[in-house]
Amino acid sequence: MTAHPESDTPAKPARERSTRQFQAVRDELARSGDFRSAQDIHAALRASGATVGLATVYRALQSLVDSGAADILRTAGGEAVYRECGDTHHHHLVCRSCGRAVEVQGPAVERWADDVADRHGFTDVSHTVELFGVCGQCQRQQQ
Amino acid sequence: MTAHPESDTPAKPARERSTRQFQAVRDELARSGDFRSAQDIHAALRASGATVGLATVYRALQSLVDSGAADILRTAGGEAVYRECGDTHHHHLVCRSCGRAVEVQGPAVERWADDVADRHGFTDVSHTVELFGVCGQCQRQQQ
DNA sequence: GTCACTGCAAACATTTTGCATGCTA
DNA sequence: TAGCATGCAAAATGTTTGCAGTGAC
Repeated sequence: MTAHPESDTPAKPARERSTRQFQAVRDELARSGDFRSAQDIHAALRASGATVGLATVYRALQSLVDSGAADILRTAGGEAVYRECGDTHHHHLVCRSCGRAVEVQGPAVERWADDVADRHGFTDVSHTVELFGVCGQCQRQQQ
Repeated sequence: MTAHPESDTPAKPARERSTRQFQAVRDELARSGDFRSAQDIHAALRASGATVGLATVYRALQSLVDSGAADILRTAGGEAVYRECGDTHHHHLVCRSCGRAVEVQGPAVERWADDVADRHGFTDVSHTVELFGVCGQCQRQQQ
C-alpha cells in the first residue's frame, strides 16, 4: 500500500513506433467507450481476426494509462478494467444481473468530490464513482 | 463480467462457532481502524505470536464482508484491502502518496445515487465512491 | 540495418479450494 | 461426540517479465 511519489521523470519513450497491434487495442477500447478488461479486449481482438498477444494488450493498455489516454479501475473481482479517457468525465450505472451499463453524468458528485477534497486539504483529486443495481428488465425476469 | 442473479438464498450459516483465530482477525482489523490487506493482517498476527493460516485470514475477512462487518476495497495495485465497517455508510478520501485515508460522509452522494438509479429504473442499488488525491503533508514534502 | 515492439511461455502475486485434522459447543 | 473451522498445500486467476524473432522507420 505504499504509493511512491514519482521522484523522477524517467526518460520513458512511451511508445515511439506505431504498430498495428497497438492501434488495434486503442481502437477496440475506443469502440465500446465502456470499461473493458484486458482479457476481454484480447478475446475481442482475437475474435475479430487480429493476431495480438495477451502480453501486448497489457502493455498497450499500460502505455495508454501512462500517457493519460486511458483510465484504469479495479472491479470488485480484482480485474483491472480500462476505459478510453475522453474529454467527458462520467460514471456508470451497471446492472448486477445482465451487466448492461448506463452512462450517467453527475455534476453534483463532481462538486461534492472537489468540495470534500478541498476541505481536507487534498489536491490533485480524482474520484471513482460506480453504481450497481438491477435493471428493470432483469427485475421482471427474476420475479 | 457476467454477474449471475442469486436465484437462491443459500442457507449460509455465516460462521457459527467463535474461534480464537476469527477473533484475532477481527481484533487486528479493529485495532488499526485503517485499510489493511489480508497479507498484512496475516503477517501482523504471525508477528504477534498468533498462529493463524493465511487461508483462514481470507476466510474470516470474507465472512466479515458478507455479514457487513467489514468493507472491502481494491487498491490500484490490485490488492484487496479490508476495513472494519461500522453501521454508518461512508466513503474514503485516500492519499495517493502516503496511503492515509480520511473517512467522509456524503449525504449528497447518497441522494444523487438513489435518484439516478431510480430515474433509470434500477433497484437494489449500491454504490462505490472513492476519492484519491495528495494530502497536504505529502504536497509539502514533494515540493 | 537498427532497435523498438511483439509473442510465447514462464514467472509472479494474490486469492480460492480440497481435504484431513482439531476444537468448540 | 458431531460438525464447523483450521491449516497446509495445490490450484486458479490475473498480470508481468525474459528473451528471441519480426517489422517499422
